[in-house]
Amino acid sequence: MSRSTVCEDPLAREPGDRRETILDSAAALFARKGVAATTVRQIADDVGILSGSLYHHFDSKEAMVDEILSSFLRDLNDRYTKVLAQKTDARVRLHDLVMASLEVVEAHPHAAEIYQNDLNYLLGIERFSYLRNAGRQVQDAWLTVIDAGVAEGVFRGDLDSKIVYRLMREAIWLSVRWFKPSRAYPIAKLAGDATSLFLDGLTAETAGPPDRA
Amino acid sequence: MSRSTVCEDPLAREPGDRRETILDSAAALFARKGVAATTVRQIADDVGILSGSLYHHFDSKEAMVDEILSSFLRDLNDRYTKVLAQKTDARVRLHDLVMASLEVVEAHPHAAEIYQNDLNYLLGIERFSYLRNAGRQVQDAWLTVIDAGVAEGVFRGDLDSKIVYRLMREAIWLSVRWFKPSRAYPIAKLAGDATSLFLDGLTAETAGPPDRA
DNA sequence: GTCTATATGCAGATAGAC
DNA sequence: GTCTATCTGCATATAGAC
Repeated sequence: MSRSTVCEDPLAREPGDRRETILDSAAALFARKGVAATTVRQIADDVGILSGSLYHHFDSKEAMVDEILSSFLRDLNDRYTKVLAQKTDARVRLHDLVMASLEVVEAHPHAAEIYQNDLNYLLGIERFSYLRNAGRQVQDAWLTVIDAGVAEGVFRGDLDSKIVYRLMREAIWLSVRWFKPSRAYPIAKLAGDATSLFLDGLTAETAGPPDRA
Repeated sequence: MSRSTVCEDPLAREPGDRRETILDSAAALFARKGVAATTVRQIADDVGILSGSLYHHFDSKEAMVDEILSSFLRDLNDRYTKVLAQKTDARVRLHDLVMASLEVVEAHPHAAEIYQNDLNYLLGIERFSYLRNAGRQVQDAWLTVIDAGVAEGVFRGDLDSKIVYRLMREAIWLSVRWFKPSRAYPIAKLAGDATSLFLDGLTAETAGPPDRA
């Protein structure tokens, strides 16, 4: 539509990139201060334009939030679907679910934080009622894996699987608030450690056969 | 100061109760929609007065948030202190820390949710910079218990204790978003189940001593 | 695609009557 | 202790020039 039709310097940013630049600024601000507390002026300042100019690219502030969260949820859904398609051992699938979650969070850190912090607020806005569905799908994915594990006898059956799901998923997703992946401690290691904690527990295995600790 | 000096009908609410009523309404709204997105008019509506009248009781909206969070944090600090004073087995103390957390969350559900959701936003306001300290104290309490357990050989030493702390504490505190205690499933049971999951893991112990992995 | 200028509404907060 | 009335500022969003 309004995209330029001539080819610019190939080293310059492509057309359409401007939208992404704005969304990046907006997402960072939304994540840090909350959606309601972030003004379109702050977003414009961060980009380096005036607030009125934002409306050339987006219909409203809500529209920006919408795009940010939608792409996050699309990615999340894709990865969870792939994990569920694998019919492997429940322990492996649980680990894969943890890893997939951390990968999505790493790819969309701001969106993940917005989802964590502002979900209640957003659900009060009609436009975002679809978020309720997204939450249900996430829960279904985890419960499928947990319940399969219990059925196979691999997982304990004495705990309510919904409670187990909540405790594990929230712990993993909230890592976006404090975890910064590094060479020394990449997300794969966090996924391994978290899964190991959830599956085997914090208790030392000294007393057992040999000593694994 | 401004409290009435005569004794009213003993069945009526005591003087000073009006403040509490307002704080309750405010806390519920702050928790549900977020502090920034809640207006003083909504609070007044909920109480059944006009927004201007709120300022007879409180200096500002921030002052309300301040009182709500302060009493929550005071209670939290008290209970954590008591748990740390007990020099019992690390497993027991970890359970007690979980239980203390759930008790505070149960006693101040709205405040706990505000703290969870709006901490980033509030930390951007000078008045609330003291919240940073509160967070450090919580972390110290958990790390003390975890590290003591590792030192005693009761807990595994192969996981970073800060990571373990984050995963467990966030899972427990976030339960305020979904857990509603009932006769059938009171907080004591959640504390037990969560502690059991963290300490012993989700893996079934069907096979004997041999392969637990 | 950005700017200037501005419409419109609602936010937090205040002063003084009752 | 609440209400009436209102101040002040800033929010989102728009219209049209450049």
